[in-house]
Amino acid sequence: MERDTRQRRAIREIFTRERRPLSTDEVLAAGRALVPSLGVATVYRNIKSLSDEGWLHSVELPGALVRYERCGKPHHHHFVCRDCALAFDIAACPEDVERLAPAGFLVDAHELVLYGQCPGCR
Amino acid sequence: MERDTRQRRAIREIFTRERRPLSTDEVLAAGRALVPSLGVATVYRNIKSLSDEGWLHSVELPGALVRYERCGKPHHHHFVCRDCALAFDIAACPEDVERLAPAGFLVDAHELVLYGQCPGCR
DNA sequence: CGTTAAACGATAACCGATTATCAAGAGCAT
DNA sequence: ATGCTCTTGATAATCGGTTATCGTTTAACG
Repeated sequence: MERDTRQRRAIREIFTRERRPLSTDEVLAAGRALVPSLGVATVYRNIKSLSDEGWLHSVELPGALVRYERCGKPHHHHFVCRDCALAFDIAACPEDVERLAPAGFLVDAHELVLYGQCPGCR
Repeated sequence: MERDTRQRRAIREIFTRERRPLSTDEVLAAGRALVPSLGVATVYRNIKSLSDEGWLHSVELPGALVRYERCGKPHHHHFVCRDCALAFDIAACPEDVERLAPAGFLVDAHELVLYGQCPGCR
């Protein structure tokens, strides 16, 4: 088990090259540029096993289907372009967000998403 | 068209009473306390027409199904309890969030979600 | 190389959420 | 009250995403 196939190598390559959260569709499209015969099932299977290995993890953004990105990145947030719908990483973070919650609420994590137009779409 | 039915009155009542984003399931459950015969189709239909009227609007939170809340509330964010999974409104906002995006990105909106435990679950 | 089993890929099946169907029920105007 | 028509509710159909199936391909190792 756990073979080094062209398909799996292509998928890892894509996540290493693109440093943003990718949907299964994006992985499939980009993957076919490297391995034209790539099928959906293989994309799902590899994303699943790479997640189980702790190499990928899922990123949920409001109203969008799950995306995946490499594990190990430092704390960051995301920007979603209204035109091309791509998601980008945002390194900054509004600090002490925990204080925004009213008394009685215990905050252990937060998620910030910015919307607008990416450089490429302006 | 546009009749004042018990079902529609009940649904409006629920959104007015609970001041937080509700899923269709929550509306159905709470609605049945007022109109025991309430069915899913009616919930979906009324949520749709109340949205078209501009009385409700959808709230998308990461990894959760769509919720709805009354229109007209001032700018706010949400808190999601990890235990009971309910969503609550948070009045505060981390101001000038737009500045967090790198140069080249045009930000026109933002969404902040806090996670943790609500007062009732602690 | 040759063998063997894991991985692939096309597609069928599945799954949970939402929508459509249609007979029965009930606002509302007369 | 009566009738007309919109609304309801049970359930079948649909829909998009994900998973299972199974014959074929191919990585890995002797």
